[in-house]
Amino acid sequence: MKKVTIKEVAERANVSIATVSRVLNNNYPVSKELKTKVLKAIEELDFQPNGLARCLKKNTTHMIGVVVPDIANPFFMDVGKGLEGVVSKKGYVIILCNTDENVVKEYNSLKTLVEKRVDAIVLSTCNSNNQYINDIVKKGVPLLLVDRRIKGVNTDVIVNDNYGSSYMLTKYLIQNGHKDICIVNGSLSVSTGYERFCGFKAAMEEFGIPIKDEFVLNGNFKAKIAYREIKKLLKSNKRPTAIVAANNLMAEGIMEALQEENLAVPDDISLVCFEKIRNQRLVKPKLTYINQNGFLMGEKAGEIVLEILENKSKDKTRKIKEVILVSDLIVKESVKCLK
Amino acid sequence: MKKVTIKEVAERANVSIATVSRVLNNNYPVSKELKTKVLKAIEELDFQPNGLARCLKKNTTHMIGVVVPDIANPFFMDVGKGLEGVVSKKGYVIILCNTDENVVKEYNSLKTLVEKRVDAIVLSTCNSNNQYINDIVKKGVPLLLVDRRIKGVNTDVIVNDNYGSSYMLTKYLIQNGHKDICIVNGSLSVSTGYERFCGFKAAMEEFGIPIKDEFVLNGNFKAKIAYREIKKLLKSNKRPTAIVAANNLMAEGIMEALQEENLAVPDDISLVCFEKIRNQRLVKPKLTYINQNGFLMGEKAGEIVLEILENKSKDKTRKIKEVILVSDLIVKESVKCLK
DNA sequence: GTGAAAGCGCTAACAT
DNA sequence: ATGTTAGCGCTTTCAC
Repeated sequence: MKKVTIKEVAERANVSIATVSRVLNNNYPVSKELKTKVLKAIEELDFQPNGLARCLKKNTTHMIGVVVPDIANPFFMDVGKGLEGVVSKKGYVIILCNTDENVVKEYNSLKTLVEKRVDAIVLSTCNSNNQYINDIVKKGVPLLLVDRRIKGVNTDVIVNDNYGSSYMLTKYLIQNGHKDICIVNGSLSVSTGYERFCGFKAAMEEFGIPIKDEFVLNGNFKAKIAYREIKKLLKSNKRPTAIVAANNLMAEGIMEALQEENLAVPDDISLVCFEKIRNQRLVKPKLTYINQNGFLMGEKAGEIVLEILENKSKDKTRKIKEVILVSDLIVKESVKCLK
Repeated sequence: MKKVTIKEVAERANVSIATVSRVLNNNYPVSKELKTKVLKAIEELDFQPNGLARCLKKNTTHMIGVVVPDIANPFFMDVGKGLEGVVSKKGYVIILCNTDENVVKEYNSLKTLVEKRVDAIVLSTCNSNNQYINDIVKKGVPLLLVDRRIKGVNTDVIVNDNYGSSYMLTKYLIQNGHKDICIVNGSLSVSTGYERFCGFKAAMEEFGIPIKDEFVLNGNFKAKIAYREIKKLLKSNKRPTAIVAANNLMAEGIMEALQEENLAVPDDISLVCFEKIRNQRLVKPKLTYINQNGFLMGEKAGEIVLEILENKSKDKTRKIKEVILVSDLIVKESVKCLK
């Protein structure tokens, strides 16, 4: 990187570096005459201020770190887009980190972000250990949990009503006459996974339907694992009449497994899930699912982050916010009525 | 952000800040005794060095800017993943920017990246104007073009053989007896769009098949636009026997349009495209397509970037590299044989 | 092996 | 309105 600095601009324009800085930031009066001279010098030298030096001095980077478990998941992509839309208007940029549901990767990402001195962190954690997160919060880095909460952390959080929507989804199956329902869970150490399982159990219990151990599978939110688990289940002779996938990716894996086993949805087996699958409109049959509005979640997250950032100096005793978004059950054509 | 600095660590450990720095970087001899004292102080204060100051001093950020037209496109996601896998091993992190095929967004992203002093930029441009890119190159920021080339820019470039694969794809249709072939182009001011159209034309001409104007559509690489254009085409009475989509997203839009018009692929109309569509394995019918290996492209890009970065000081007169990857035609079930 | 001090490029208080 | 100057937090010569 060639180094044309503010100093050279100042020399060329025959002014002090302070004047150049003032022109650059446009926050102090500068005479028209000097201003044009400076701008001309900037133009001629193709000068671009060093953001690093600027940030170091100002102690703010206008960067927001976003850490999500899977950037390829349309849900998290929506969250990112919603967030970006809101904060970019205020001049913030986003550093997006992918953790692949991997705790170590998450740790490294967070560490890097803190070192880069991002102004805030938006995190959808795959961890159940709050140690490092608390360290960050203690350091005074604004941190917002999205989609996934974690115990023992005192920060703002914005999540979906996973328990309620899981209950609703399961109830829908039950009301369609299903009893042998299989659930493919996400990681139970992650709040969304746990809450969705709890909602499922609650509905089953309420209707007095026993949950069979062999119908409780774990897919860790990943298509491949869900695929494998369902394959394994189908190899045995136990076959459920319906499957609940605790997220979209696992639903995709499950569909593939069913397809390979020549089982039709919903004729042979019903399938419902959380969130939209990719290319939802082209995949047959269309799945009945819980519609999580990731975009809205991202926007809300952006608003909260901005609120924290803009009031940071003023108001040290801001109250923690907990936002719970309610999701809808979207009924399509993947559930067979058994009654 | 609370500020525990190297100075406080030094005070607590009763050493100079230079010693702390040496411990931190582990690049100069420090006695065991002092080292432990320093590490203890770092631990107790939960000190984390300020990356900004570090980068400012060292004049390197270990950040690589990646600018792509669509982060939601699995192809570019693969590129990003391949790249990340390679460069992260050398301690680089990636800043991912999305341009939505928007020239202004691309400009802003590039500007921000330069200001943030990224060590290198990997760009898949949606622009045909090389002005700003040349400005960046002139400043000495290593820049690598991926997937899309641009005239008049003297940088490394890594692309697919779009012309050749488009020719191959079109020829495949022709050999299956198709003559009324419609092409939905991407932006022709982008190299991939242009080259794919040229390959298409070459094949048609070679077999003496006239290209009908009404069968040359423009979808700007976007699903929605392709959807709209195909809908419009079908409303008229002209109907092609086959459609070539110049990328995956447009193929998705086209499938949706065909579906709505109750046209079956391939019975009523054949469809082929570039790149895999999302959830390719679940969408029926499986499309015949050109398999672009985004992951490999990303890895190659990472290697080139590292090569540039690691030889930067030594070798000022490095030769520009041009890598052309060859793609395969993957035959599935979306083309009807008319002979 | 260790410390003092200069300086990376910039901003902002302080002078004038 | 403009210039001078002291840092922001760190690395790295240069002395010792």
